[in-house]
Amino acid sequence: MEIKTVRGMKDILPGEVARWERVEQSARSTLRAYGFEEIRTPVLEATGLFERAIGQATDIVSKEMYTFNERGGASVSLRPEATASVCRAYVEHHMNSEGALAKLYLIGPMFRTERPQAGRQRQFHQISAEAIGCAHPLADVEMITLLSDLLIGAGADRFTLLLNSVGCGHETCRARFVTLFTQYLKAHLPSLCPECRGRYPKRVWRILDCKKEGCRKVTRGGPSLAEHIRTAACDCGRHFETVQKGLKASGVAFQIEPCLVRGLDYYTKTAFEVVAQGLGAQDAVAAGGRYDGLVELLGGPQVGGVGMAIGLERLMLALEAGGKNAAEEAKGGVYVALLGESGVESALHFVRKLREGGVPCHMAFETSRSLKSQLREADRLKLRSVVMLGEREMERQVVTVKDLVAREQKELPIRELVAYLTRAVQ
RNA sequence: GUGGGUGUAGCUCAGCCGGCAGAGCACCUGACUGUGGCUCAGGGGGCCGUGGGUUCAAAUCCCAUCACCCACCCCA
Repeated sequence: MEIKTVRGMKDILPGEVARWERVEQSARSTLRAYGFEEIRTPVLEATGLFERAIGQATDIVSKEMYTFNERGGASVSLRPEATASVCRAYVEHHMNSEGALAKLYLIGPMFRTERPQAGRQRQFHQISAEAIGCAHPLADVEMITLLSDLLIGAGADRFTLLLNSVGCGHETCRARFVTLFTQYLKAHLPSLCPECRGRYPKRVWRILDCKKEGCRKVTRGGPSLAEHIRTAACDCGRHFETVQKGLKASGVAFQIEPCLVRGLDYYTKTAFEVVAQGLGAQDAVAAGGRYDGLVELLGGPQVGGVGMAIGLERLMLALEAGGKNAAEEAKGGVYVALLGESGVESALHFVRKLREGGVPCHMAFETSRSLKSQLREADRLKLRSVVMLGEREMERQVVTVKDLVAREQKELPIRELVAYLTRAVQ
């Protein structure tokens, strides 16, 4: 029986890697421009980290993590997202003592045991950025602007930025809303969909973003989250105002989505999500928000933080849907065709020299193959030049160099070959 | 976890009222001795997802199972 990739895992094949590299390179340069530095944390963390940070009641922690026991018995999990790990590292390495806001980014795989579907895999990749150590709304503005520039830099254009505030735990803010909302829903439970009725006792406010018309009708008639945040005694209302003004000043388009709610418990105040067109059901390409309180929860200082993550597979899908698949560039490079054994040693020598000079080289190993098939292979590899080396050439210490594009060929002394081809590439 | 769809050549798929396993693309070889793309001719390649059942006979009908896809859910 053939062994295949594990369910939900996917190979990224050579033909696609070029696109991944382009996106990653563009992202790194944008992140550098915003003053972010890369951090690489382990893929494996203590299970308790995610239970505490993301929340035990969330779907991610309660049923989507790859969790197992180490030999000693300690429970560990593959990370389902990046923020918890980065905050853990921030605390563990006392990054707050460096004074400045810690601006960190991480590119890597995340793991969730969900049922795979379009735009959803069990191992997927994110670019995530975190600004830890500051509660100021302009940090939110910078984070969202960064996100927008990352997407534009990757070549995405048809996307929509949804923005909301989810308030904070202050008694006059989200906490009060949740209490009132719960009371209100109690009377309307029969009108809700079965899923929402299931959500009712534990995660009431996820009912807010249910897409079913019946549920929306009910929630519209209830207390307003936005209104509570606006009038709360904490600074959530002003914070949200400043974020919106800052985004306008930065020239970042957004759309207020009053029902936007995040699935991770640590979010406070600003929450945002980017949806792209043409992606099917899993259309959220990026998302993020503020998480004041998370660092403290992990045993660190009382500092604010804000972050976001881009789903790379989904971004690739969005680029494809937008026809942004740049045609693969014509390769340069040289194919060394051998006619008989006599030229092998000479070929080995100059192939090494060519590669030293940065010229991509392919060499035929099977000298018994017909020249025809060797040329066909060179053509298929989209190489520019073919160096032919056989008895005839060896006798006179020359090589035949054929230009596949110009369809011309000429003879050169072997000594001049490396210099000639190195020049041709530049 | 729930529902629907699909599993046949390397790829995309046809064949499915049971009767010898097919096409296009790709690959290999050849068309005056050592010259690519185009054309033409030939060729290799299949446990018809897996296991069971019905039948003289199963890719085809029935049951089970697995995988993939899509949607719900969830989320990036």
